[in-house]
Amino acid sequence: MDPTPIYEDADESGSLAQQLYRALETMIIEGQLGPGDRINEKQLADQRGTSRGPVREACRRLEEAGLVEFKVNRGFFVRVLDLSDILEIYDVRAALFSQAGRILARRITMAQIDELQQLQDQMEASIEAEDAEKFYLLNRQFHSRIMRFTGNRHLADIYENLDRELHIWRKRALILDGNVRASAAEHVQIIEEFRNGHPSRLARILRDHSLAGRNRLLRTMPDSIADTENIWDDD
Amino acid sequence: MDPTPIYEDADESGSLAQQLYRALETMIIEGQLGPGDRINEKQLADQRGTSRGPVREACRRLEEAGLVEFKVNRGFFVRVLDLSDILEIYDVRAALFSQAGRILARRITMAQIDELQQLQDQMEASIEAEDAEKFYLLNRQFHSRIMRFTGNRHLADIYENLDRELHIWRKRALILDGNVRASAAEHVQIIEEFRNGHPSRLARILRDHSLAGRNRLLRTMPDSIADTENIWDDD
DNA sequence: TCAGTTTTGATTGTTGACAAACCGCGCGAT
DNA sequence: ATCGCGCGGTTTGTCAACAATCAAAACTGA
Repeated sequence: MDPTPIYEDADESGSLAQQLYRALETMIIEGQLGPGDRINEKQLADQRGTSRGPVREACRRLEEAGLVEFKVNRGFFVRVLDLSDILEIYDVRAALFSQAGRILARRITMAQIDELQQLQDQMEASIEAEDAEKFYLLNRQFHSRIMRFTGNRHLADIYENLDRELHIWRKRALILDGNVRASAAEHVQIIEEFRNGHPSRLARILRDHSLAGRNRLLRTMPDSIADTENIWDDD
Repeated sequence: MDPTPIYEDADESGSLAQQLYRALETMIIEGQLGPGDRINEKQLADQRGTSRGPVREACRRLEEAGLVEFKVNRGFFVRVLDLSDILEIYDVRAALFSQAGRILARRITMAQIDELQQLQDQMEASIEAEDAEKFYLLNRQFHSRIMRFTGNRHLADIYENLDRELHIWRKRALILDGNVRASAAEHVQIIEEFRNGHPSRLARILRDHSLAGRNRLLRTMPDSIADTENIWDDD
């Protein structure tokens, strides 16, 4: 009757290339593969009990996604992001959030606002518990959910791609300091504004939140390149 | 002495996968492969004198780029976009243009403005000559250049990816009517505003231009779904 | 000792082959 | 006539092997 398997095993889905894609993605994200590291096709293939074909297919996807760089006759390397990349991504990210705000002012539901509020509550709890790891996770989810709530899949997908790139960087600077409290305070404001539903105000507030995040990250950097041009001052 | 080949053949660059990627990209964009068509790996491999390995690698990249869809045990299919996809993409596109405006208000150079003006002149000439094909090409270039001028590679890359997706659709509705004149008129305004350099005004004007483009496309559609929700009314 | 060259082991690039899955066709039962 | 079923050709999934290329060690001659 039902030809589909009873349950979906954790990551057995379909082709080996798909599994390897996920495996590599987490290896990069978790840091087992650091920026600049080469991906050894044979070794990885043996490790996972496959041949090199699927490995290369997975790497091609990661290449297009921007997580990995390809050099002819040299192989695939985990992409290294420099400061200018980070700033670029944050600019795009801010633009996407601005747009998300415009869309959501009209279509966000009470249930969705509640979901955000719940995440926010958990975030505040994790601040009290001084659980930086958890706060970071919830924070990512908070933003990701907002993007999904727009119903615009392209928007959400592009955002998550960018977020994944940033993540490789951000996880270094995972400290629980005044920054997270400031961030949490902005969330309160955002949720409040979702209830009001003014498109341009919401666009602006989300844009500013994204920008603030950028500046917070910059401040945690070793020899913080102070006074980077601030593109955001209007008029 | 010089180990590099004397000349770079049209698209010989490096790996077969790279060549095939470009080949497939143009096949899809030129319309030789229509939406929904399956990509026959063996056939394509024989056609280009390679094996299936590189073909699959190229398809994986196209998959991640969104031009192609993959179904397990069925193969790769040229992605079909429905109306909601188009609207989604246009929303994101507008957000990106808005951001481009903010960036360029500060950093666009006179030379760059001149380049845009030249493109604009050529566009007006092609309107007079009733050369729709040429206008369309120049128009894409006009927008693409704006994005590149930002200096933000992520921004420009994401834009061009989206534009490529849209292109598959837009090329159907390639007619030279009042629309192109309206579009050209907006370009004049945009160039004018580049000279002034007000970030928020430029952001708004570029966003509006993108939105207008969306509405123009919608109007050319067969049974134009009138009155689609207009997300753009502020407040 | 050192610069330049050769060798060598490791790694990528590509291929052809085989196994598994799918799709359309025809056949037979109802 | 219609539905179910099996069958064969076609296409995808994966692999192991071979050729091309690279990077670093070993070597050579001053």
